[in-house]
Amino acid sequence: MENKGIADIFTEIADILDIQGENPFRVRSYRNAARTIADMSQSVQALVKAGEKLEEVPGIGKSLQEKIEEIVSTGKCGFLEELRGKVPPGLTELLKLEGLGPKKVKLLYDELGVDSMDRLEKAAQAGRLRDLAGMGLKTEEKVLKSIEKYRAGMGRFKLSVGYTYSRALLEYLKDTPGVKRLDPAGSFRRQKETIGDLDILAICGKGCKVMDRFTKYGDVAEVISKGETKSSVRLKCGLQVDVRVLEEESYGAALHYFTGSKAHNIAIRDRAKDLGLKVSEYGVFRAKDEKRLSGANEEDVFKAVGLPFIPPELREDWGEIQAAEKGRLPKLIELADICGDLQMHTVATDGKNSIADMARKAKEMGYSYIAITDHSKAVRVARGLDEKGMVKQLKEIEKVNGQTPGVRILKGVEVDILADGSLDLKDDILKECDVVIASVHSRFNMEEEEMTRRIIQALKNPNVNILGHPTGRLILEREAYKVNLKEVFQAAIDQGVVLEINAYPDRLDLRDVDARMAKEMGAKLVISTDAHSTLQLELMKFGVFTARRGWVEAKNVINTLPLQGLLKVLR
DNA sequence: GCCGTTTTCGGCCCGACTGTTTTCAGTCG
Repeated sequence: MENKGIADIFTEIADILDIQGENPFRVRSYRNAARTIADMSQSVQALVKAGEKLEEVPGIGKSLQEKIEEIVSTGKCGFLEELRGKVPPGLTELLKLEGLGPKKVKLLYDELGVDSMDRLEKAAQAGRLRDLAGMGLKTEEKVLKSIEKYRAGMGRFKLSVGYTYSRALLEYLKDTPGVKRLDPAGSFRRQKETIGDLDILAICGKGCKVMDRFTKYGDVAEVISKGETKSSVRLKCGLQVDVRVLEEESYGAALHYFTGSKAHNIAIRDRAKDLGLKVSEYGVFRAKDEKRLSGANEEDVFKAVGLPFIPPELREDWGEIQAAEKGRLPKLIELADICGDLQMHTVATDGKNSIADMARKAKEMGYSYIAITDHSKAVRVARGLDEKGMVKQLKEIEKVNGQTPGVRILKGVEVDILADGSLDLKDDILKECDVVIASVHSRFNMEEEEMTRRIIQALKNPNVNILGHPTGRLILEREAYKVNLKEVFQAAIDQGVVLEINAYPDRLDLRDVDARMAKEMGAKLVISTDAHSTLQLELMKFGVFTARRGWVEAKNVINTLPLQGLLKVLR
């Protein structure tokens, strides 16, 4: 079973226990474990089968370890089966509705026999919710709205989508008289690959009408709540946006708090407690007499708990607090470290611009090199190049090279890894290239072993420099193919092949956690945009964000090297 | 259910908003 499957089992257990009114901390243990497992780069199943103890993973103790072993060996969890016998199957789904939690779901079931989304809808339409204790007309309306929204399937949004909406909204809010400062927080500030909502923090002068202006924003579909310090709206695209107004003296504490992650915050507060402090979004206080110690700056919050500043991208409780404590935080890579881009496509296949256009744009961006890497023939939809087309393409690159002084255009190709692990172009043409990226674009549904063998076979070709988008996933659209990344990474290290972090916002592949594992194993990385137009060369930042979330430093990434150093690495 | 260089028991982050109440429980982040 995949990590996701194990995580889903624990989430369902948590949901049922929650509805049953179990100890909330017990419920949280299951939820924490589900999240931890879903976020892990390595396959839990493989770890267990290799006899490794998961009890060392924070949040997984004896009981959960046993359940994981049971799930891995039998594919089932006896405890969950038992719980399912006690609660109708449709109940946990109701928890997904906005505004409905375990207490209300239980009440609805006990009093009205509501055990599914459809029955809840009928009960609400029949006006039977309003007579229940603690519910009224508004609850009824809200439930109906929530069902509608749930069915419309509004979920998470790609980070790049968040960028578009946040930029426009911040521009709009900035013009409100009295607004002194605005900052996005939340998963957006942590540069997570997807965001669930957008959090914006503000400092305002007296009488500032920022909430009025916010809730009247033209793109607002619905005002969810409106208060003096907190308001929420849903935009027409479905994205929820929260604005919070804060005092200057507590702004740093709030920025820290609302940046999260939740797990990071809990760990920080826990640490504060041990030091006799209390950390809230309003500041750092001495526990015994509530005396304010700091809060205006984020740095001071960390300082108060004895830590250096931790960059937002690292705040996931993935070991950053322990690393900070020991002074071992990584010196994260920055966009300015990038010297060139090693994957892009041109009009020769499915790109929109010419080689010369790409080179000019690269110069504008301050790069000293690019690699032109059009598709090989197996990618029919892109009109991929065969050997003959490649000869022509390489000549064209040579011709254009030198026309943009300061930017060296490297000869490259993104060659397909065929089903048997062989490459889509003959070795004598690959030999002519400076950069050969090998990628999988077909037959995604292989079994893990076969896919792992296929990719490793390709890496053994001495002409291959880079493994392109190593997992093939498309965010929110297509799962990664099944592959043992640890084995692939080791093969890449052995063969001197560089692993790509594809910066294209739909891919971000390797993922953050995978990039971290690769780095820790000692692999070399490259961050490339996979641009299909000049404009898309600017997507590099999303790859850098992903690398940062994976604890990656400039020295781990080959396209931070100047041209000569890069050529040496490429051999 | 997890966790521990003050603890193997007794803790476990904390505050805003809503809707229903008339002081608060539930939900959310």
